[in-house]
Amino acid sequence: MVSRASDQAYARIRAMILSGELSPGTHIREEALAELCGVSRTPVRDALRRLEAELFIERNDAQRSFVADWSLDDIEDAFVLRAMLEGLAASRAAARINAEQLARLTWLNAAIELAVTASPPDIQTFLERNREFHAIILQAAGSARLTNILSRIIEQPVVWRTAQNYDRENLMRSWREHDELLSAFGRRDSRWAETIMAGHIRRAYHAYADAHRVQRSRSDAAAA
Amino acid sequence: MVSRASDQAYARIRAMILSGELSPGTHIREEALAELCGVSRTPVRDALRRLEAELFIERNDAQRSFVADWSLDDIEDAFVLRAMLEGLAASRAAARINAEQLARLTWLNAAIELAVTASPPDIQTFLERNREFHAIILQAAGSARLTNILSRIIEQPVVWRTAQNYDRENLMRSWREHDELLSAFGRRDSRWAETIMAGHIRRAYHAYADAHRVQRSRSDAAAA
DNA sequence: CCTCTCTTTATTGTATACAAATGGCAACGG
DNA sequence: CCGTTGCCATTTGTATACAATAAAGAGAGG
Repeated sequence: MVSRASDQAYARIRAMILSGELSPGTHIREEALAELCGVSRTPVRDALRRLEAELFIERNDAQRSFVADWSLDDIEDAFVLRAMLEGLAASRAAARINAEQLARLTWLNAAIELAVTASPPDIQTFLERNREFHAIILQAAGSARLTNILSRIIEQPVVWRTAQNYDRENLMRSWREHDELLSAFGRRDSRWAETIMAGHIRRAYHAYADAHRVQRSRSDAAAA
Repeated sequence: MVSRASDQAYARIRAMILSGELSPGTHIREEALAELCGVSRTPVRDALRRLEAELFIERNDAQRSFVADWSLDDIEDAFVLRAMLEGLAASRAAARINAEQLARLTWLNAAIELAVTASPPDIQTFLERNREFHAIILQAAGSARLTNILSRIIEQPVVWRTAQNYDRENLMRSWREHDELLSAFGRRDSRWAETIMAGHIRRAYHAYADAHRVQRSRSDAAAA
């Protein structure tokens, strides 16, 4: 049985959090969401548990749910963890990747090149291909635990929004770093793959942090 | 509201998995567990979702639940992840730990020394103190994300069972490694703390793997 | 005027009934 | 004899009603 209602509620609530429609700290009431999604509280509760496990939602002592509020420190933590874990994934992938997966990665990065060199850059395509690129590496790493754990970090709201703020320079660097990863995979060089990936994620963190600072100074200026 | 029924179901099912009463691969039916716990299916479903998020339980395409079956490779993955993440935690803790936490760690390791030098060694006390020791380091690391992620790995069935197989030599080494960690914390040496912790976990892996091999060869001999 | 407590209200937890979907089995046809 | 198809039993998903608990507010006492 593919749970329609609970998946629907999950996707809907998640989208509302990602889009900012539900802002951090907002108190979440099950019944309100149930009406909003057109389902009963049961599947909504189900969705909330999943979102809680994925750190989209936090609960206080009295079991009340709130949209998780990520401090800048929390965000850096997430990136540090992601750098470590995706580095590990890349390392394992280098030793295990097969020809088909390598070909797919090569194709994907070619598509990414097209997207980032277009004018204006095609961010949407970049995001999709980039996502699949990383997913295939994770698949090639062949560790269910790693996949499970990483899925909890990769899709966090803040991480997700990062690429929205990429300028062309960052997009190009992403593409080149992917290309270097392909070289490391081709040579089955685990250490090289690991360090490239760790740096790749770390750069993404700085891209986010820079964009975040710009946004803050803008809003501070507007408030003054 | 402290959810009695769902917490109770969670604790009960988890205990059954840890004790081996529910063996890996076993198909889990919600209603059977509900009767067993004396509650309705609703809190059982809740508990199953939590256990699924913590990798105690897996679900197939048709949403059927099974007790997770950990291969030796999976187990090594878990230890590798744990070594990385607890290493990170130790590194952060070294920079942030306060006097009170350090004192508590010192006291705990003294208790551990007593437990491991007793004849016979007091495994139960060792487990409890060891658990708190690691918990305090995690707390001192001060990263909610790290805590969240690590809690999913530390309490896995296999990892939990490891210490049951420790011989006195391994228990003593655990104690000494803890002591070295205290030195690193006292000097606020992040790098040192990280490497000690990573080695500490890695040694625990080998202790497990050795015990596992012995068990397997025993059962193989019995089968022959 | 403040505070403490009791009552009221809002929100979450649990049970139960029913709907939907899956897996197995049997009967039919090739 | 094997494969396929459709039905039935089993299991999970959803809705709703009710119970339990925490938050909020009103009233009395200091």
